[in-house]
Amino acid sequence: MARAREKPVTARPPAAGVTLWRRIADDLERAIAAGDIAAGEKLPGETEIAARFGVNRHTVRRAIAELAGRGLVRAARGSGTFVEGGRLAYPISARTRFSEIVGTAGREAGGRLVASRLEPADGAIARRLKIPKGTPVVRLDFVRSANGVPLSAGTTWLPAARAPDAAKIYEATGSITRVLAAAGISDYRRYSTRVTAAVADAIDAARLDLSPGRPLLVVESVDVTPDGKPITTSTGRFAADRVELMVEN
Amino acid sequence: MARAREKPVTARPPAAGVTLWRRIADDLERAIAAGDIAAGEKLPGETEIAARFGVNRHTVRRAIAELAGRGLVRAARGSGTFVEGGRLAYPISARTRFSEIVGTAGREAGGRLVASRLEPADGAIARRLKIPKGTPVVRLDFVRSANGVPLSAGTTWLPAARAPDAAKIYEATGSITRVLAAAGISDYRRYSTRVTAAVADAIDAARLDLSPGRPLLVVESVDVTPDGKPITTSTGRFAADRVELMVEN
DNA sequence: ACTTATTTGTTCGTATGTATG
DNA sequence: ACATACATACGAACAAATAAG
Repeated sequence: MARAREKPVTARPPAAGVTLWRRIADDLERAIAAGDIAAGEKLPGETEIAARFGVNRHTVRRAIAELAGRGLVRAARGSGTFVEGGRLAYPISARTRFSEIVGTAGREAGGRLVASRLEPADGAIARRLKIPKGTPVVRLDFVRSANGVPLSAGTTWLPAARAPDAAKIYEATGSITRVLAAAGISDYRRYSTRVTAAVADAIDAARLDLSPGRPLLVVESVDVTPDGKPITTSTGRFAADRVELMVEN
Repeated sequence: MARAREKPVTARPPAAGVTLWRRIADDLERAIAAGDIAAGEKLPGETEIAARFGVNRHTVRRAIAELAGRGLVRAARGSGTFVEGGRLAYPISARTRFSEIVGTAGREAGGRLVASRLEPADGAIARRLKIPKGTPVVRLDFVRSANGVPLSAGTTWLPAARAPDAAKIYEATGSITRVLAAAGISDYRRYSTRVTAAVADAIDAARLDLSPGRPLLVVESVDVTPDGKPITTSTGRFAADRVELMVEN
């Protein structure tokens, strides 16, 4: 029977055939959609929600897991569960710089270098950079974030001859722009951008702190010097729940 | 029970409600989309694929027939099955026209009007078209395809005052450009484009002929007259496996 | 620097309802 | 009617991260 409890606060019909956790998830979703809990705000604690609905904490967790799986909220151990904010508008233009874009949006840009190494350019990279296949290139793998929330995981390649110690400089400054500046390239611009989508696998999920199965924007870009010579190319996987690419014509 | 087999090599969840051949077709499609098998390359033999998945060759044939039907691969008796073209490159520019883009790629553009009706503009549409909320707008839902393969399912809105019988004209001509021409708008250009990603639900899957869970590109755009007045706005869901958006600066 | 309280995450166990063959 | 499998729901305890004093 299981319902010899005091009384749930939600005066709603039993809704036959709908599980408890589902009803709680719907209630929370409605509260979020209605703006009762604004973007960025913290949800009540699990125990509090459980008490309010008169259910076990596990049931609340199941409901929250559902919302988290859909990217509506994000749980952070030790601090709480937060409503995901609106997507960060990420303009794609000739002058596309990660840190500038994030900064303009009033958030703090972060970049963590995951790995770096020297490797010969494979066919695809060589074609993008217009260099002979096999030319040594520096490869930088990193995760970029705004206010500590990971936005994208990706790789940037640049010819090793241009910037032999790119990794070191990036680690010190946290900026690709600075790496290029140190290599004597004071300015550059976005030449081409190709966009597709994918679904996060376990690796993406771990890097971007989201659940597997969530959508990703896959962005492949080439940057050139002011006189049109390719200087870097990147492939990035963006959490689509957190970013929105914008093209203005 | 159906799983008294040895063990499929693909360690993927059962994906309830999806037939075996469909899953194999998706796996092959993904491998092709990811470039594991490049355009023009030959697929492994049917018997080899069957062995790898631990299924009967007939099941593989059914999967390949599906891909062939969608134009992704081409089977040639006696020599093998070959991958056709890759993703359709879809440039986003001031002059973005579906039929032109598909035509330039050497494929035949198709558009099927799924539904149309007159409705008051909600907040989001009103903002995009810069009209008062509640203004009557014509809403056209359609599925667009190339060589019979669905590429996108979406909706276009335009102020009813501009083109009262938009649906009729679209049905006759199959072109939004013609609809606008009939309304006295000889030219228009893309003003803004916003791109995010999503995961296909059952409805998307049915409309775009793909399986639920596959990635989609969600494109929201506004077109304006040459003097900058918003004239149409659209939201489209593109099968990311078949399309690649391109931005050139 | 340290402690304490709070909050989510994880792992046991138990019981029950439901669908399947 | 029965056995089995699975998802749901509850309970208790502890681990781990975070925030506050």
